[in-house]
Amino acid sequence: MSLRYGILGLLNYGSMTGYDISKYFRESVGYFWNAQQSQIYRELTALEKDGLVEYELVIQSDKPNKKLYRINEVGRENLNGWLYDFNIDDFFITRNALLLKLFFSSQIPVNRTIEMLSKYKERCEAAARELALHTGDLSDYQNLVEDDSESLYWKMTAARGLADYQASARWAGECINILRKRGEQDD
Amino acid sequence: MSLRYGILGLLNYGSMTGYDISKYFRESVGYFWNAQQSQIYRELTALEKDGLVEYELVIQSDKPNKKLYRINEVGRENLNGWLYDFNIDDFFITRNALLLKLFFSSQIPVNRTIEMLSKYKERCEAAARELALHTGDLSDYQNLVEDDSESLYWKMTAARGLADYQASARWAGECINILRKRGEQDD
DNA sequence: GGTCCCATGTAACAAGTTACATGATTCC
DNA sequence: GGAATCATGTAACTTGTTACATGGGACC
Repeated sequence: MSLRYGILGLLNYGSMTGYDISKYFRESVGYFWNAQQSQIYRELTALEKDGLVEYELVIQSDKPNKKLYRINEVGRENLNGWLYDFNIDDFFITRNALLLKLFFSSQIPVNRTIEMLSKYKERCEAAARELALHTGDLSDYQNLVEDDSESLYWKMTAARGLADYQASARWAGECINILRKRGEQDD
Repeated sequence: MSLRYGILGLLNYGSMTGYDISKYFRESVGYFWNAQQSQIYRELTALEKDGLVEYELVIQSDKPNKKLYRINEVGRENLNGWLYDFNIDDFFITRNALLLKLFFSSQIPVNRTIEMLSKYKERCEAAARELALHTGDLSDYQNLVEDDSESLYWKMTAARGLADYQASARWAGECINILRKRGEQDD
């Protein structure tokens, strides 16, 4: 159900095409929610059938025609309901493919796991640098409190992404150290 | 595909029933991979059809009969292949329902969001305490290097879980502080 | 000439969720 | 008497993934 509300949430900022939504998902929500383009078109069709959004067909000559979707009153109420209600358990449903692999990695050579963790660490550091450009940390309270509210919420999520990447990189580094010592021992 | 290998990985430690696998998923892998019981039975059937596992029907008088699954040579090779190959991109596919909700939360009263984050924080702290009982941190290198290798890998994943929960709780606390100040300002 | 951007979608399949169904035994 | 544990599964449905298909315009 989250995808549906992610789309509604974006449409609540302004009218968009499926293409736009797909782009926003990648660019702004991407580090905490992935959505396939085919999934978005499918969900838009469903949203329209359920009467939460409407669209206007925009004829273009230089570019392909497009459907400009906008949220309606019913959709807005639905979105608010979803924002208001929460079930804490939902927030703890996780799937971490790296941890699953690592959990069973005693079966393969240590060096291979070190290689995997090193690449993971690099990517985390790169992602952290990237995110840090767009957000600071949350310690500059004064500034944050005076921010307009949309960007405040945006910064909170970005700060979480940043903290995640940093913690991941640190953790990966520790694992690499341990595995290296283990490797030496085995020599 | 990860579920398939998660099951193979568990079976590689020893023969089990679908019921056992389901339990292990909840108890030991649960904080980084969720699996429904119905999903496990379905995948076991597929694994058997694909010739990666075999089972023995165990007749019991006091309890229901059971199928004791064991991994075979083909399954072991498959598992090793999966452990050995990795695609870093796969490790960055995330879905965080809390962040998605928070991202759009400028639409609802600040107090409601504070309430949500507070409950989230409590649960993170409880989960961290729980995990900390079973693992230390990774700084006790000497001990870790001398550990048997299965528990070493297990501890690395647990350490990551712990770091995650702690970072999450800290972050939630910062968000709550900011939102409280914002609330005062609005009075 | 090749790639990226814009913009739509469909089809087939894989994976995840929810609910139902059965039934004995053990523990409180 | 009621809940939990053991143990299997099916059915229906929703989500997520991968690949295919189309085609003009912009930019290098």
